[in-house]
Amino acid sequence: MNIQEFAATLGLSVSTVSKALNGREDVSPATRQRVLKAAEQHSFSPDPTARRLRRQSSDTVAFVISSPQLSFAHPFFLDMLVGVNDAMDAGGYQVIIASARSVETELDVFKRLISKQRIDGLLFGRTRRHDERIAYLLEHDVPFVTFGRSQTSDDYPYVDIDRFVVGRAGCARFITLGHRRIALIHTPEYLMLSHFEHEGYKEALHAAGIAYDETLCVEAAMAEEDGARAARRLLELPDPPTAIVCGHDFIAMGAMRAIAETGRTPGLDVGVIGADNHPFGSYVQPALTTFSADTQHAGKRMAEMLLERLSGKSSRELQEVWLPQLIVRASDGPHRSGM
Amino acid sequence: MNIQEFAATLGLSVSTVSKALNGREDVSPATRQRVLKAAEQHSFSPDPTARRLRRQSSDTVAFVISSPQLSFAHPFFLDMLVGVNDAMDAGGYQVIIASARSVETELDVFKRLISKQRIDGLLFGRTRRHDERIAYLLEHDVPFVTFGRSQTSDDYPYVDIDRFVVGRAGCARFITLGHRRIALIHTPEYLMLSHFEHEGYKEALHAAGIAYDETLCVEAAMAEEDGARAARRLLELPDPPTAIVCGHDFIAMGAMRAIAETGRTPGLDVGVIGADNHPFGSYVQPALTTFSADTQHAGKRMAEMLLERLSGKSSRELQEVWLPQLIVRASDGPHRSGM
DNA sequence: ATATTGACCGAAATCGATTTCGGTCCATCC
DNA sequence: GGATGGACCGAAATCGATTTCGGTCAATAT
Repeated sequence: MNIQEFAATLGLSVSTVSKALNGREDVSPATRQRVLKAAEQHSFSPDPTARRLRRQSSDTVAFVISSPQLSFAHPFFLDMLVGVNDAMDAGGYQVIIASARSVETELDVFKRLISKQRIDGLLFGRTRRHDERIAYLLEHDVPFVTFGRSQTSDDYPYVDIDRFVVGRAGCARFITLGHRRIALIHTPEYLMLSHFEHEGYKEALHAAGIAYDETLCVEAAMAEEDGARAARRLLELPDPPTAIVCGHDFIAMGAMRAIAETGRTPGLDVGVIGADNHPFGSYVQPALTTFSADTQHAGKRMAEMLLERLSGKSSRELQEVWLPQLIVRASDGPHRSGM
Repeated sequence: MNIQEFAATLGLSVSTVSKALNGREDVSPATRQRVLKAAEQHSFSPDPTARRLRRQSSDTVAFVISSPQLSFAHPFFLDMLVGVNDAMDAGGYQVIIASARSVETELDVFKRLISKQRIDGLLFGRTRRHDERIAYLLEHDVPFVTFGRSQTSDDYPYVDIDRFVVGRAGCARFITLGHRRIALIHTPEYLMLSHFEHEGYKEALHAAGIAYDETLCVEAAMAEEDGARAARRLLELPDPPTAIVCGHDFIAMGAMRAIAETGRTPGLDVGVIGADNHPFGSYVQPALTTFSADTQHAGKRMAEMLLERLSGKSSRELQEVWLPQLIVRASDGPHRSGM
């Protein structure tokens, strides 16, 4: 049933029906009611494709899933997606997903999305210090919202969780517990969040008057195995750390395993703090102290922001940095030869 | 740039350009090459919306995420989605996602998707013994592929992982280890997989000549807390089980916790086997014995099947039941007073 | 030399909506 | 009673493609 047939059953012209359906002027309240009611009864709704063609808008935004091989590192990613979808749905948009196999081909995915799919907006995360995706989108004037900031620009909308606080508060917690030799295993350098972790960590050391030792800072991908490897390097140092701040819970779990392998007890001989409150955290031994991250809510907020952006709001008004909360469990044990 | 302008730059008519672009007859190879090359250069591609309107196909399928609150129970769901998306993308389709907040409103989501969104096909999981979604889709002749079977019909395409084998092989494993009093915590009754778990379990008992005791079969949602609760009930029995087969790894982890709470040692005093090979499994103490489930691959296969279905292949040719493999770790310890 | 064939091209209809713009009709005012 | 205005409606253009169908032109056959 198309609008023509539908109009015919009502004895009205298509234009009147369309106007009634779209809440335009020029239709008497009585007629409008009649049309709305009939549409309900015959379960008629205008063909979205035709409407999109005429309106010249795709009513579609894309959610880009990067590096799928690491997706399990982000267990709430799906919830984030659901949050995004619900908010978009409410706004009359549909969400399509796009996946980028690797960092190299990622920009191509974006280009293809823009040029061939005609989408109205984009959502993505894992922002990088120098992020060519952001540069590209800004240049081509495509609305988007990211999960995370970037040094490439500060003139776009984002939701971010403050990793500076993770680095600083994590390190400060260990200082309070009497540690002096505190290491940092941060996420990969090219990611923006890595930068913040590093800076926050330095800040805490500085505030406590502890000299920064760059041999205590190593990088690891957000995976258990990589975390373990990085921790092993730290523990083999002549003067190994008594505490390790980790940029992600998986890194922290790997670190705990590496610590146990050397005969030391995680959370007792060597303290560990993670980040992102991965559900695993409360199952491992000792339970992992970490920082909260409401990814689910972030997704919803990102979608809302994109909606606002699409209706003309400026980027600068759409930037939020959320404060993570320390979740104290058991892995950040006191320094043994404490003060 | 639309096809009209593009055709003008080439000095050709729009129809010729369209034919060249779509690989139709009636265009000389030379002309076709010229068009293709120019399209590449000017990065012209036909507007998908207009094309869809004309072709009367949405080129869109929906992936339904049910009960998002439980999504973490399925950590590979996102990989499944990525698998689906990649296969669909290769076939020229876009994947939109839809989420159903609750079981009650789920059918409405489906109805809305069909009547208002004009999608070409659907993908979903968590099939139920009596599944009105399947009945509805069959009745309305909408192509779809599910993850899981149903008693509602057997005339539709699906990928399933054989839970009968989970129930039987899990139970049989414990029998081999000398257990005689083996319990089953199955997934919620209304889910189809629950039925198979139960039947497989019974089959193993029967084969070993052990009487079926229904007090040893309890239900639990796919969550740690529910698993713990169910296990507590079993352990409080006058003659408690010495082994528990669980329908899901989360249930198994909860069961292990409940066992430990009673002072018993999981995997020693009471054996536990899970299902679905959740990554948590190798981290918990003792490491969980479970069954494999390649959800990622399943997603890809489901998408391929939907593509085949859309191009006319019959449902009966598109039904696959995959065999899960037992992954032996430590939680299925031998019966203490074993033989 | 003419008819026939086949390759190739282009005008126009079509998909299903939205929107502009002009027209009808009734009520009101002078 | 006729002019004016406002409320309401409908014909037709439009969005950007695809596809049908008829037409042109050169090559070939007779």
